[in-house]
Amino acid sequence: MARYQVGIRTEGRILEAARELLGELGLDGTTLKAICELAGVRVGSFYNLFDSKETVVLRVVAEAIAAVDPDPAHLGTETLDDLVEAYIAFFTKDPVVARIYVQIAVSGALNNGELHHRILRHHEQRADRFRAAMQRDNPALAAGEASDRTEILLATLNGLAFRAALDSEFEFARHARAVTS
Amino acid sequence: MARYQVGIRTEGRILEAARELLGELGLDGTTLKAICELAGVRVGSFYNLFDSKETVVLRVVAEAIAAVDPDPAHLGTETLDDLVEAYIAFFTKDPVVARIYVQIAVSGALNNGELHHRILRHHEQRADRFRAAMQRDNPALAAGEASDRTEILLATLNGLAFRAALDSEFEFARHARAVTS
DNA sequence: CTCAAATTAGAGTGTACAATCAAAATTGAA
DNA sequence: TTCAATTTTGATTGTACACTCTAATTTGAG
Repeated sequence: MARYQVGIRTEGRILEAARELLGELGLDGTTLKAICELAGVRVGSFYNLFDSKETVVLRVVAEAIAAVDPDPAHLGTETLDDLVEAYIAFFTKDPVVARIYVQIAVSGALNNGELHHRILRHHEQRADRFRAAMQRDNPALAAGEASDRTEILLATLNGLAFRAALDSEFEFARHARAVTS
Repeated sequence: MARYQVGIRTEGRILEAARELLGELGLDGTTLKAICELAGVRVGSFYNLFDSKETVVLRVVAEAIAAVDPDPAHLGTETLDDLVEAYIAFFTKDPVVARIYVQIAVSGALNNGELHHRILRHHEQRADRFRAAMQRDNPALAAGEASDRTEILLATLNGLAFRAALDSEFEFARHARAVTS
């Protein structure tokens, strides 16, 4: 299990290559072969470090989401606005990766049970943070009501993101901010 | 171009087979071979009637959408509630086909220019109908304001549908109706 | 320096899939 | 009945792809 430095560096190059290609060509356009070529690695080396193409894609997406987290340490101090802005940042900074997230969620959910659970859990964790922030902002809010409002807020944000994926001219950020005010 | 009866019947059988398999197995699970087998047709016959697999899938989705249209004749009498209920009906009646629509929209948009335009146009047409109904309900509403509200309403509905695709337990209809009231 | 463990190479496997094509069969209008 | 147009057949093609396997090489702890 003790990693060698060279292996860790190779892993980094593969992740970097995957990040670049996914952001440029999307999920379907990014082949394993292309990732390996850009990373300067043979296919066998890839599979020594990653279980599958899916693994590396999920890593890239997860890191993109983590990169805009307003409260990485989970101190519980974030406001609802912080969370909404983080959401906007994720979809604005790298729309192609954001679309890949949606793509995986939609197509993977029926076919791949394990992936389905990961994505559902991710949604629930995000919903929990939104709900908690909402109740910090407004302590009088009943739990069920906060829960319902959270689902609707998240649905609207997801829907706006979907809309922005369809048309790059769409003013995603303006509409998203309009929802919370 | 004059069609023979037998060809029209074959086309019907292929569409029926595609509808059944897509609703049961989803987009990826439905192969051309399986469609042909269920329809009792050889692959060559399929390609005599349809240009591609994509063509038949889009036909199935389009017909599912048309089936719940509250105003198929375009009389312009539908209310906003009618439209929302039609949206709910589409996603409730055949969730797998509904998910396929989302799947095509998300994955097809970047890769396939023609498909992208079709989906964007479909969204815009729907948005127009929502906006018109909204202004019939409330004639005092300014055009820009109605436009913005429409985008947000549609985004919320799309997001809720996406959420429902992730978790079949999710009370899609209840949340959707809560948005308009 | 040694050597077991980690890493790399790269040819090879499998395979599921959409789509093509030319020839045979059938349809149905006139 | 005729026959051109339509439909059917099914073997075939192409091919893009993720992933495997074994042997050679490199690493770095002791």
